Amino acid sequence: MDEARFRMRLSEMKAALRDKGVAITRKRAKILEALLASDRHPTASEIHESVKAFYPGTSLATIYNTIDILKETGQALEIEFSASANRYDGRIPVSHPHLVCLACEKVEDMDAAAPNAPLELDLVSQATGYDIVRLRTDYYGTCPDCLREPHADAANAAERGFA
Amino acid sequence: MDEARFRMRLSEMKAALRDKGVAITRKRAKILEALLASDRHPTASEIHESVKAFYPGTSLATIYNTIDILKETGQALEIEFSASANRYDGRIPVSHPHLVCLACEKVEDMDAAAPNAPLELDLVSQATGYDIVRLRTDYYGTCPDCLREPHADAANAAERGFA
DNA sequence: AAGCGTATTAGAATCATTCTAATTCGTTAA
DNA sequence: TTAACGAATTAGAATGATTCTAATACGCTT
Repeated sequence: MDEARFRMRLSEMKAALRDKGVAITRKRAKILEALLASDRHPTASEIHESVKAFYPGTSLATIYNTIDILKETGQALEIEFSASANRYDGRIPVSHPHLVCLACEKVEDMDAAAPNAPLELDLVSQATGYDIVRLRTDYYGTCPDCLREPHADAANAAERGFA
Repeated sequence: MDEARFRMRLSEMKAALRDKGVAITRKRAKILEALLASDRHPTASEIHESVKAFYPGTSLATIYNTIDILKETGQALEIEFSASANRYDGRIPVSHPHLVCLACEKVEDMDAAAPNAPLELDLVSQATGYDIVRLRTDYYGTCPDCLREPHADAANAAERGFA
């Protein structure tokens, strides 16, 4: 990413925060810069280290706080490796697409007869030089049940036994 | 899943374990059944509850232990929601495919000019009745660097600064 | 310079997962 | 049947990321 694009994205991010009435403090500005400067998809902890080089007293809570705002405003993408508990599938033990309901947290298998298959693993291997062994495809959204009952949430989903 | 298929999968799983020299104890058998009986992609904790109904003294550690073996033998698919730390992307804040190296744990953006685009969100919405808002596509494997240096692992990847 | 609302803090709490070291179980061989 | 060995299992501690909490500090606006 060249300098010009970097500054452009930085302005965009700041504007988006301002639109939400969020103050751009010096620490927050450094957090945005740390996030943009790295092409490594940094962890919260890595951003924290980076910001601490400038503002030693910075707390991890501040990093998470700012990241949350960025997520809410669509200015950062979270690549989740740590959310809730893992799920297991013994019926179809090979990788296949899943539908994840963000409201009730259920996970369904997607019908295998999907319109377009995702890239073949070998194609991606060839294109990238990686030895690809697995593909994860998850579609996130709201399931028909939760669309019908708008107040359904993770709590009463548990009551219903993760129907 | 009908009774016949259920028993067939169960036999397959047991055979796979035996091939590895792993004993099929009564508790382990119940774990396999709990995993197969549920179409809900159960969590470790849900399997634990289920098994405890038959063997009250069962420890969670036993569930994880058996799940590990099933993963190793390719008999269960883990849908990860909790692994290592989350990563953040401020440069391309909309969903796009990632390449995840299992050896050094780096996460790269995949070139957008990929041969086949995955299913459009609307197509999946129409087909499933979900309101789909996001797609996650991750290719897991070994990156070219780690393929070259077979001893590279997460530990020295950290040394190299997650190159 | 006072007052007010937001930002920030340290540390505690949470929760899934992994680790550990001791115990128990099951099987095989005498 | 019993001795002995290795694998399975256990309870609880440890780990690590994330979230929560309640108190303090900061930065504006007047």
